[in-house]
Amino acid sequence: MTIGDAVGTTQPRLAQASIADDIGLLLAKLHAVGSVRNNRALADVQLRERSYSVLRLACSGLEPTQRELAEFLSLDPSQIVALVDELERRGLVVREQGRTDRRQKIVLGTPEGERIHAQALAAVRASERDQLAALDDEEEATLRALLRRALWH
Amino acid sequence: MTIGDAVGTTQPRLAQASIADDIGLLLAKLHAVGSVRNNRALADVQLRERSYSVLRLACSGLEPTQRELAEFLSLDPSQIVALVDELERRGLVVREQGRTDRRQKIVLGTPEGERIHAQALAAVRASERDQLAALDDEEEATLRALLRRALWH
DNA sequence: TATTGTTATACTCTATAACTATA
DNA sequence: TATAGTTATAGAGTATAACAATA
Repeated sequence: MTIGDAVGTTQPRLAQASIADDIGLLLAKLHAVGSVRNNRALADVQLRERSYSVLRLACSGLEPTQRELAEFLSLDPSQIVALVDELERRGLVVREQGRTDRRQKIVLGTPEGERIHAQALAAVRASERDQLAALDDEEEATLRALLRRALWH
Repeated sequence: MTIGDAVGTTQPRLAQASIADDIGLLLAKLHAVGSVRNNRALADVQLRERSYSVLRLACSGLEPTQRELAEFLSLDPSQIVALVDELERRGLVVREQGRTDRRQKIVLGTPEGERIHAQALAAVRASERDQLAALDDEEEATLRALLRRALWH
């Protein structure tokens, strides 16, 4: 058995516990379940949640440096190295020297990277719609807005 | 450097990317940042987020079986074994044989467990208030409700 | 035959420190 | 002196399979 098997879980007995009001636990659970869903959805394009998010930003047009990727994704810079290494090895991104600071490396999607990115994005979107099936469009937008505000106040 | 250093992060340049609308990434980031906060808050009582959540349910009065803990916390039953082992070793919980099914083990908080639990709960509450400082009471309640509905529809 | 708890193992993710090259 | 990227390593979290006791 594994987390994935709990993806379709409905109201268990313990959900009545006051613990179910712990924001931290709600986030942990929703994230855990969502990760499994996303990773499954991304398996087709041989990506995982983390490599996907790096590719996503590399293909955003914002020309992120590795440092910015680390900060934005809440990952350590050393982890970004490994993720970019893998994407680069697969020909999905390239490292370019920073325009003004030669220490920086900008991570950019290649045409092949863009192609995989488009597929991955569609898969993740479907996965999210699935996960939030219980919420209508307005509620989903509210959730998104609240999460954003909690992060970047 | 580590995730923790991003705890106080405000509006980075990349937040404008459409990626910042990915519910999955918002959850991953908020959970990552929240985990660091919670684990720091729990360090005083020598707990981590996961052992805390097991102790929390053991002290809930709901008399959960290990199987129920696994399902509710989205963890594998084999992981629950290790977490309960540690809490039991520290004298914070005990395993009792199930009332009707002798295969089951019910996890219950001891008096000492209740004491530590009360401390831990207060620490986590403070940590959450901190993390969601940008939201007012009503917004926080809305967030809580939406997360709950997304999980147990 | 199926389920609960358990043990074991491999893999992914996270934390930390030290190094290099530029600034 | 500080910062961006890199390497290395240890610890925490996750995935999977197999087993004994009980249903």
